[in-house]
Amino acid sequence: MAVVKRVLRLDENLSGFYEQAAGDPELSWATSGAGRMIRSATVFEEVIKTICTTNCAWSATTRMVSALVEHLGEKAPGAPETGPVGRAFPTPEAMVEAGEEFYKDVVRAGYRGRYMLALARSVVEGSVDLEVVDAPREELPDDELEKMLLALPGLGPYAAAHVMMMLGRYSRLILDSWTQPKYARLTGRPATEAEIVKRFSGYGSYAGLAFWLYLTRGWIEEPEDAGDTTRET
DNA sequence: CGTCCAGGTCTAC
DNA sequence: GGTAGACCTGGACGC
Repeated sequence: MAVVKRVLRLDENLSGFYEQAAGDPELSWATSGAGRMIRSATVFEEVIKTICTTNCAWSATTRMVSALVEHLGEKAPGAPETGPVGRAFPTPEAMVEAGEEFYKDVVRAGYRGRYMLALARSVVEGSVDLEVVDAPREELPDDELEKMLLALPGLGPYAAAHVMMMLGRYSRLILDSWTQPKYARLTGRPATEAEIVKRFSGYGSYAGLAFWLYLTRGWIEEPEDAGDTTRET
């Protein structure tokens, strides 16, 4: 039950965001209940998955994550013998046990394999406690949290913003090669990073969530856009 | 078949 | 502190 609550964000209170969105003609639609984004069971899983999104196509992300789950994840009773279905995301211990060749030859993670292994090792040996970053803002301010994430191997500004979103810290905008062109297409003209940040600055600690919902509004009416598997010309 | 690049990051200036 | 170059991979694209 705890995992389900976490994954579905059942405890999250977005009323503060909705109050602001209600006054924004382009986001008022979201007040009917959007924004409760599904997330992973642990911070470790969130970070590894995020590393798998960097500098590659989405198809590569799903391939890498599926390989990790299929080969290293614990199988649920009754789950198929092969394939990622019915398996949990691997523990840090299992990921350390796998060794370098697994990331190179099976996951085909390229240079990312080094980051994943380093992170898993740090967690196992105890030099890094990832789950402590899932602390309330009063204990761990956004700036401090961001610094901790940026210190992890393979995590830069994009990945830190992404993980923070998953942690319910919506202050950062996820700016990458998908979100910026997507924003430009929706508004009908190119925009600099600074202009985008300014557009959502009024949302304060919810700026990142507002930006994301603005970008993904079409996913509700046009779910086929969710994958963006082909280049939009 | 070669080049480019996709939901970036790291290192070396 | 800001910025080129390298970096795994595989699918898309031009020739």
